[in-house]
Amino acid sequence: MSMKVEAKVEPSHEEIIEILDKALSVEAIITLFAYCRVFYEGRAKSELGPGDRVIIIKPDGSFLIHQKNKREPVNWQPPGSVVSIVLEDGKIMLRSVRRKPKETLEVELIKTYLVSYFQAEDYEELALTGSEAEMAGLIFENPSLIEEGFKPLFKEKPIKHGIVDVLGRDKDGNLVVLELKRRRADLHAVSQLKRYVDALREEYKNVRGILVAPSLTAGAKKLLEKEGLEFKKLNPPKREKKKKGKQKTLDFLSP
Amino acid sequence: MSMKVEAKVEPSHEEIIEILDKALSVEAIITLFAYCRVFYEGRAKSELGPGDRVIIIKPDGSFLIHQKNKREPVNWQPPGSVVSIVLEDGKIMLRSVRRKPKETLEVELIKTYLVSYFQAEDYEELALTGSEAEMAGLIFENPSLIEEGFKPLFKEKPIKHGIVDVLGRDKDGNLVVLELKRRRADLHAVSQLKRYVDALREEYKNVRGILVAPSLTAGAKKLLEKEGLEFKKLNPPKREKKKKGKQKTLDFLSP
DNA sequence: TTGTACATCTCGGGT
DNA sequence: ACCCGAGGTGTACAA
Repeated sequence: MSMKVEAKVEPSHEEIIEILDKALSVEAIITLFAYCRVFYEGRAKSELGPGDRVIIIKPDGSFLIHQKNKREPVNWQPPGSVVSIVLEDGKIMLRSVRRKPKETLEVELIKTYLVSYFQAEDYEELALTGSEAEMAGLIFENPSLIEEGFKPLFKEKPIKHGIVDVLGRDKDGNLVVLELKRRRADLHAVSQLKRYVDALREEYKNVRGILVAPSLTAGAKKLLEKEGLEFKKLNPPKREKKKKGKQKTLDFLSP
Repeated sequence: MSMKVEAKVEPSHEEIIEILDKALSVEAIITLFAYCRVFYEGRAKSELGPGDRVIIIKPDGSFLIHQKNKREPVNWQPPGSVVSIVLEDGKIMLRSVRRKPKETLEVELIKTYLVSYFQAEDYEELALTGSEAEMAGLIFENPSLIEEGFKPLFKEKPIKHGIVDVLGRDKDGNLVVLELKRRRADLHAVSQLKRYVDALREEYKNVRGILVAPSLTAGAKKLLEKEGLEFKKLNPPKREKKKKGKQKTLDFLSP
């Protein structure tokens, strides 16, 4: 018999295994509260001594271990990893393996305070506005936001050494490279723009580079000026967005 | 009376509020399984239609909303945010506010399947090895890994337009800039190195730039060669690391 | 699979 | 507070 949600406080070893097996078989999200140790080896290598953590295992293989602070998990495994429950010396270990790159995460459950699962149904996707892509859209709709006579020609245009956000021409026919940033632009952003401008100047003459962002860091401003590049202030737009959701019913097939 | 863990499946409105209040007052980690809607506005703006999600609220104000896939939360609030429980038209809303930048996250709990909390105690910190900082350490211990006669002088050295990973001299007395990457280096890494080399060449002559990494992307190799910069293959070392943990007992004060 | 760049990036360290 | 760069970054998208 299948339940959408199950939770057991202070479960026995047998209950832990039974509930985890059940959760894995029905592709539920698993949540554990546990005193545990964690070992990781792969791109790097880490060890985390015993402590209380929240463990989440998602049906796509994502594996998260959260301490009581910070937004980021202290250890994790990305989607596509394969989890297994291992019994070793009467201890329960959770092991998650990823291929390519080869990475292993092991959690030694010393004491489990709660084991729970949730057969989540979710057909909605996030509708987000205020991205860099929307800045580009805005500029194509209203090129004079950059300057009078600006004509955008390409979006996400691959060139010699990278991909230019927006490529266009100014009223004098100069080639113009725009590098867009949705937030305050830093040295990285200037270097990026410089790389594109340099690459294009090898093939064309009269190439201008404009960094388009809400603001600039002090260092970015200095470097931008030294390199003879320009800055145009522009905020990412917050638009009304249609919500995206996967089709749950098949009503588009109805008569 | 205080419990370390509490969990209630299919809680009533009153139970939800009671348990959440309790959890907040004892600084526990809260976990909810809920069918909910989510609204966010701040640096960007987003909306997420109804669906089943796992919600985590940490004592430092971190707020995570996870769908059943992906490592990343679909919505979140960083540490330092302030959460409150709001009753609106008999609906329970969770609201989290961050100042600077001003950001608001709102979760409308349509149906709550589970509410739980965990008074987590954790004095351990992650001990990780294989970082870029350890590559730098390795090079200072064994400079010939770069080349015969190389002498490292500075680590994390601030220069005109940025901070150089390692600055040194080669056997001929040339200034050498190292840019270290713990993983395959890309165009971005080359741009970074180029920026440092350019800045130093304004003040010194005979400046070499070496990108030190396990490998290079095709594009990075091309750009590196075009710019007359060099590459040295080096993997980040995986060392034995002492585990870090905050002192729980005060035994260092003992006789 | 690899390459490229964004991200409500987060996080830590320095000034 | 701002600035700067690393990260086991993750994620999407294109070639």
